[in-house]
Amino acid sequence: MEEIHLIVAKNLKTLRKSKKLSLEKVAELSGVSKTMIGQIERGESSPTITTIWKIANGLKVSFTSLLNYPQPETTVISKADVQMLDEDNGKYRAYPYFLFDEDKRFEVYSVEIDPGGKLESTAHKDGTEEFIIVFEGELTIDTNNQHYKVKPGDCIKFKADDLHSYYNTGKKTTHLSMIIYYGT
Amino acid sequence: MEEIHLIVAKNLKTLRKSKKLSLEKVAELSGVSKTMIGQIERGESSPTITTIWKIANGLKVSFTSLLNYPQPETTVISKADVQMLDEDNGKYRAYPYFLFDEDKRFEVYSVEIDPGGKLESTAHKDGTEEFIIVFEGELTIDTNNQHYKVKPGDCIKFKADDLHSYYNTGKKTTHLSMIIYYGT
DNA sequence: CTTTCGTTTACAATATAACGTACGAATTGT
DNA sequence: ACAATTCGTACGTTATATTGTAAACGAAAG
Repeated sequence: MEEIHLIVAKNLKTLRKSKKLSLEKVAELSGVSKTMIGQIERGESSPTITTIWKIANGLKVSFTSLLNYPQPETTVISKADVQMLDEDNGKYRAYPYFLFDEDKRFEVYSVEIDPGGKLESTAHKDGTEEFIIVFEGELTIDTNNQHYKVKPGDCIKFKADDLHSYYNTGKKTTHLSMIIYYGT
Repeated sequence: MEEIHLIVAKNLKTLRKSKKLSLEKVAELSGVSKTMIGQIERGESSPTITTIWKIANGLKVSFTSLLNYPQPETTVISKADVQMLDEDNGKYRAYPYFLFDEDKRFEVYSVEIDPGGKLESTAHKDGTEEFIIVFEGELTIDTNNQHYKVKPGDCIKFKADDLHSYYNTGKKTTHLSMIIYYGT
């Protein structure tokens, strides 16, 4: 495998060019010297993690994006085109947008829960985790013998290998995205 | 936010203790000196990425596991607690909720785009795909020399290995969830 | 062709990462 | 109880990261 500082070199150069910035501008945004940015991009130096951190923050990219970089085939899926899965007399509705794939090992749903609506979920296999972002309404999740309340704009991540439940205790329909990641 | 070298300090100490290894043993496995391992764990030094790479390989853990905050089983993350990444003079705002992990190979963002707002994204590496669900407002994506329009409740999946852009051509702020899956 | 400008690279100085050895404290074995 | 061993930290030295300034380079304009 290619040495880590050469990976960072390529990623930083590509990112800077794509944002149309000079070395000097990156130095200004990040607080790292222009000379140093140049050396990193040419693979002439192995920077410290603090330096990488400053650059990532200055360019407003995630830290790890300088270490890894990712490619498309495009599909628009209409809500009307997916088979809704409902529970609790239709008060809980899940739209499976991206189903399980052996490589990716996750599924993605859009979920709506009317006020008072609820779902009790079965325990998934060991290593399974769920990631939920609430866009509207509120969500209460019972897991690990605890209640977690998630407000609009916030998110929650938890291990889904135990019985767990979702509720809407508010007064508006909850809209959320749910990723179920199955372990390896 | 805590400094990156202090995050690495905690992660390394926790990992070494959990594997019941001495400083000397880690030095032997990784090729980094015992003194240096000690300094890193005490937060007395900001190691280079090459050093972190050697340690990760020596301990057979992913590189990013030493750099990310340790992940508790259940986490509610408030929008206010994540560092917003913005573009287009703040008209495009991304909230990184779940960042890259060597095992799961995906990141999850919540994104808001004001009317008229736009982002031109870099091309990612081969095998990278994006999954987007629009909850509110509308989204137009340019990729593969085509326009794709996504309405509220609908979603889109595409290969992200080319230059691509996101727009809001509507009259309300667009709210969406975005998953970036990096290939293996 | 010359000048100007923006950008990148070279160079020297300084700061700090990284190493090897020594030391003190704690643990283990006799 | 004492010696040997293990462990983590201190210290001095070397290697390299990082900075600031100067020089080189390429493109555009006159």
